[in-house]
Amino acid sequence: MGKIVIKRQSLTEQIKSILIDRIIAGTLNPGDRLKELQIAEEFGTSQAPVREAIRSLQALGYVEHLPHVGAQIKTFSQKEIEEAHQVREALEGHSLILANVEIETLVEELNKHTKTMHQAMSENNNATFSMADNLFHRTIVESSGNKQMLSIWDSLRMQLQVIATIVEAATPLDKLYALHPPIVASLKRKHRENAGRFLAEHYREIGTYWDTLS
Amino acid sequence: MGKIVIKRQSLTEQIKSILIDRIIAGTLNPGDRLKELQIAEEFGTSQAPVREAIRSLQALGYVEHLPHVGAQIKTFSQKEIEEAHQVREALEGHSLILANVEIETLVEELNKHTKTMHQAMSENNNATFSMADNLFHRTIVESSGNKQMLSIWDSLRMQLQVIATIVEAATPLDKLYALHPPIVASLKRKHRENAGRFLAEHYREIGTYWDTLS
DNA sequence: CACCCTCATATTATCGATAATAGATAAAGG
DNA sequence: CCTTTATCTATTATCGATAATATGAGGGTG
Repeated sequence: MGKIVIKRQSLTEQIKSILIDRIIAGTLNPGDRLKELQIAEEFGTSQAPVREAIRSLQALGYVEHLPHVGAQIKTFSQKEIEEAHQVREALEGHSLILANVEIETLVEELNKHTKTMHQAMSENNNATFSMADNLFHRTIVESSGNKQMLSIWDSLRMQLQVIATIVEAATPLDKLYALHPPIVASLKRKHRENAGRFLAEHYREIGTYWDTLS
Repeated sequence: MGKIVIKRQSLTEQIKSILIDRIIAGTLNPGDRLKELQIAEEFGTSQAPVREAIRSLQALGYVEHLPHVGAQIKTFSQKEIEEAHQVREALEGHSLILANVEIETLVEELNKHTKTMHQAMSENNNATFSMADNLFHRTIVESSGNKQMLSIWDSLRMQLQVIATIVEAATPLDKLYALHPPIVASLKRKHRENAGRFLAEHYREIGTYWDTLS
C-alpha cells in the first residue's frame, strides 16, 4: 500500500543535515566556529543533539574539533587537497580495473556526463559543469560495485568541492573537458590500463592548474 | 625539563580507547551490544561521555548504530571484507607509484618486515607473522607521504584483522610469505609497475585462500 | 617594555533526571 | 489457533543545570 511513511528523524539528524546544507551552500564558511549553545538556541533544542550533530560532522570531515575549544568548519591546506586528489585517483584507477558492470553500460553513462559537461561548457555554466564532472568520476567508482570504495570517495567530496569550484572558475572549461573523452574512448576499446593512464593524466593536469592558482 | 605531562584526557576519549582495546583484544565480540547506561555505571560516569564514545566508535567503523535501539560491535560480511581488500589494494598500488621516499630506504624497510615474517614463519608464530605482514603493507602506504591515504588504510584495519587471523591460522605461512619478496625485488629494480602486479597477485591469492575457508 | 600571574568570561564537558521509542509480552477478538 | 491490539519494559534521545577548561584582559613586577 502506498502508505506515506512519515519518518520521524531524530533532532540530531535534522540538525546535522541542516548544518551540512549550510556548509555546502556556503552560508557557513571554512574557519567559522560552531557554538553549541548558540546553535541549540537557534533551533530551540538543548545542547545535546547539537553537540552530537557536530561530532558527526567531524567524523564526516566537515569540521575540526579541538578539546574544550570547540568546532570550526574545516579549512583545507594545499597539501590536504593534493592528498585527497591522490586518494581519489587511486580509487578511480582501481575501479576501472574492477569494473563489474557491462563496460558498454559504463561507457554509455560516462558519455552522458561528458555530454552534459560539453553542454555546460558552451553555456559557460560552471556549476553544471562541476556537477557533471563530479558525476563522471563518481560513476567510475560506482562501477566497481564496491560500496566502501564509493563511500570513501564520497567522503573526500567536501575538500575537493571547494577547489573544484575555484579551478573551474579560473580554467578554461574546454581544457578540463578535453581530459575526459580519452578515458571513455579507451574504455570503449576495453583498454582498461590505457583508461587508467588517461585518468592519471587528468589528475596531473588538474594538479597543474591548481598549482598555478595558489 | 623532563616534567611528566599528565594528559588530562576527556572521559569520552578514555572510554573510547578502553572500548577499542576491548574490541581488539576480543573481550567484546562482533554482535555484542553496547548499552550506554550499563557502561556508564561500570566506569562511574554519566551516560553522556559513553554515548559520545560510542558514536565515535561508529565513525571509526567499529560499531553499528540503530536509532532508538543502540549500538553493537560490527560484524563483517564476506562482501565487506572483499571490498576492504580491494580498497587496500587500490591504496597500496597507487602508493607504489607515488612513493616519495628513497626507493632504497623503502626497500630496506620492507626487507626488515619480510625478514620478521620469515623468522615468525619458521617458529610458526602466527601473531608475529600477522603483525609483520600488516606492517609490510602499511609501510608501502606510508611511503606515499600521503597522510589521508594512510589514515584511510588504517581505518580498514578492524575488518581485515579478523580475517587475517583466520586466514593465517589456516594457510601455510610459507605460501603467504612467498607473496611478498617479489614485490620488494621489483621495487629494488625500480620497476614500480611490476611491483604493482605482484601486489595484485598477492591480493588475488589472499582472496583465494579466504574463499576456500568460507 | 617584556614577562608572569590572577582573574573574569565564554564555551565545552559532564551530570542526573525525564521523555520518547522499539521490542517484548500479554490480552482481546475473530 | 491465529491475528491484532494494548500494555509493559528496557534503552535511547533529549533536557536543563552545573563543573571544568581555555582564552584573553588586566595588573603587577623585574
